[in-house]
Amino acid sequence: MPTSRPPLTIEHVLLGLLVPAPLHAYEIYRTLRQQPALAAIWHLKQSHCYALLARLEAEAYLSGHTEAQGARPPRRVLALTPTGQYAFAAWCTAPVTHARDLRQEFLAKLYFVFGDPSARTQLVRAQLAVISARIDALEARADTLDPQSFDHALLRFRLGQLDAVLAWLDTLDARQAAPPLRVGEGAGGEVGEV
Amino acid sequence: MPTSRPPLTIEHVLLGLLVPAPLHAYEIYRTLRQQPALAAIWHLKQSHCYALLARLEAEAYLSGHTEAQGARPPRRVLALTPTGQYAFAAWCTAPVTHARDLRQEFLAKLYFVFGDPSARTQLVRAQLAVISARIDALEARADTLDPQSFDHALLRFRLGQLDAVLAWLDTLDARQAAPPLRVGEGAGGEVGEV
DNA sequence: TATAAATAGTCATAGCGTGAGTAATGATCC
DNA sequence: GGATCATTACTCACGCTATGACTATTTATA
Repeated sequence: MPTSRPPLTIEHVLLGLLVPAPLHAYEIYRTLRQQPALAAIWHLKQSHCYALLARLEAEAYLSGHTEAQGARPPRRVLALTPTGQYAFAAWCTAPVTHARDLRQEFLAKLYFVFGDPSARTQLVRAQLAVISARIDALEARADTLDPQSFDHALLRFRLGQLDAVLAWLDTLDARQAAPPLRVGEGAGGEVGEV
Repeated sequence: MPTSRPPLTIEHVLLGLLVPAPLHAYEIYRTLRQQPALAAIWHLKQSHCYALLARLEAEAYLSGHTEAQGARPPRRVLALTPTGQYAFAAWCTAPVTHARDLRQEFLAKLYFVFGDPSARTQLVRAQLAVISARIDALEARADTLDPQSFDHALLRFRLGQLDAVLAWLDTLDARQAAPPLRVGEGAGGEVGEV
């Protein structure tokens, strides 16, 4: 058992790319560069990509076998192990707990569940709940601060960012298909259970 | 001349703490932990702090001299060199060019100019201009994408974040003291020159 | 009186990420 | 048709960052 180390976001992305089918390392690297959505979130150097994949294999999230192919250098085909599958599935459905992780980590999670309505809704709602709680906490603290202070400005910055995320998440929620939800708008039943 | 290396944000923060007066290393570290605003932006380990200060001294941003004090270990008092002063001043007035740097780097800049109305207004307006331009660019790109695609959702996330920053920056701008500014609202003269 | 916290700093090292290199094949260009 | 460039596919050495652990005295605190 290697030293327990929480796998990073990028490593989960690499796992995610192997969910549909095993790929060889270079193919993973290429996908990462060419998929516009992924490339827009990360810029991973080739050597780094290889190093991460090697580590994931050493830690038994991946299993690989070398595939000879004539004159060219043999390539290493990588596949998810059950451990890897489980780790990815768990990561994919868990909301991020810190606001700073929204920009890369949450977007990466969303990328993988985007086409799956049920997984997507689950992720989005879980994240909504986390953000809402955070907003409440920050708002409570804002009242205790001098409105002219830097601390207050800092808090307002964070609240502004979180409010924007909240609104955006709402548009991703399946509920958006229903009539627009506003607090206190009676029609539609109990929508506030989150 | 040491190998040219763009100094990091944290290093500029360390420089900024030395602007009012020279301090010894431990005092800098303590300030960083105790000032709520700074502690809210960074968590810097002690050994890391010392390493950064040593490097800043080696690179001639700081000059230090050892100060003996009886039984206790002597302490290293650090002061800005002209190079350090210049580097900090330049950093302080320049807006950040990437959205990901708003959360830490821009807030750090703002922290240092917050009490100086002229420097603050200058920084805020410069940042406003950068953000506005970025929003325009993203909005142009949004039209070319399928509204149901992940790429579009990603873009909307970023636009939402940037819009929130824009609104927040507006409240920090000195103009906010004047009657609320809206495009086309004649009173108040030429406010739209940014 | 024991014990925790603050003062003030050093040092070794793991390991992350980068840059550079290798080497063959297919594409492009004048 | 020769030169040159991009693509495929991967390896390796290395710098340097950040962490954890350690030292040692003085002042609060229980």
